[in-house]
Amino acid sequence: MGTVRRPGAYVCGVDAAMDVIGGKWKVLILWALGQRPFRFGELRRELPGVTEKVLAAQLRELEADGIVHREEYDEVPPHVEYRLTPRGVALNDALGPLGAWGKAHVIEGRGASAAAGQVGEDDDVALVTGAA
Amino acid sequence: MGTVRRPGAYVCGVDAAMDVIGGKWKVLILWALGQRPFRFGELRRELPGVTEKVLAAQLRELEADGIVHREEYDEVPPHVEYRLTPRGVALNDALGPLGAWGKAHVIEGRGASAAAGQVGEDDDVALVTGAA
DNA sequence: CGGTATCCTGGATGATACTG
DNA sequence: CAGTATCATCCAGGATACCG
Repeated sequence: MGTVRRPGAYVCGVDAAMDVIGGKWKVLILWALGQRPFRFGELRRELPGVTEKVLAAQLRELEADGIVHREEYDEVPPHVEYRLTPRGVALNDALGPLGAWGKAHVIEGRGASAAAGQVGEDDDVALVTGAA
Repeated sequence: MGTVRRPGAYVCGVDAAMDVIGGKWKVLILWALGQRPFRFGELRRELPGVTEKVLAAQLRELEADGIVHREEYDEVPPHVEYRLTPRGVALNDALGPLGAWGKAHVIEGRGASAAAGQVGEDDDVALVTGAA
């Protein structure tokens, strides 16, 4: 098996959560939708490198897991919007501390002290914009 | 690419953290070592299904990421102990909310709710609109 | 006991083309 | 615009055997 998915037999909550966010692009999708709703094409542009097929697949899974809601507007140029469900918002919130940890210990503090306590959590929306 | 590892180019802290805990057995290893130090064989028995090769690989990665500490006692028969570093403890703590979420929303609160795209089960609160 | 060394597989991911 | 359909690829993870 390539990846994490472990149907059913969860050992703990983290294990179960990993099954939901384990896709390669899922946390980025979560992150983006945490800012605001996105249309399919917007989201695609927001995640440089993802293909339509994969983005659609990940969105379907997140939808099936009750994390994102897909709203289809019946308009002439098709219009679909994705947004977080309450459950998705809760998940995003639950990821806050993990994000803070990653920012402090992986991105910035390769050698920084493992100081406990709070790390400034500033949601500066900087999805891949510049580089990439 | 097969899985998540995305060297260097992290978009956010969660993304970076996923790189550290993305292995199939890593969160379980974290979970176990969160209780107490383990010897290699003990750990192996603690994670039914893992092979020596994979367990060793995941432990080496966690060690390289500064999450676990490997202590080798110069004895006969060989004796090695793995334990969390302070950074590993911090990571484990940061995973707390995620574990709670997974337990509540995936393990317990699911049923078919997750499937079929049904969303309104949590509450009828309007899906998150705007952002920020 | 605590690992390495090889070989192999499966499925997530990627590229490309096509459609309502 | 928002996808689906196919086919190709890559590599984490698994099986097995052997070593200090």
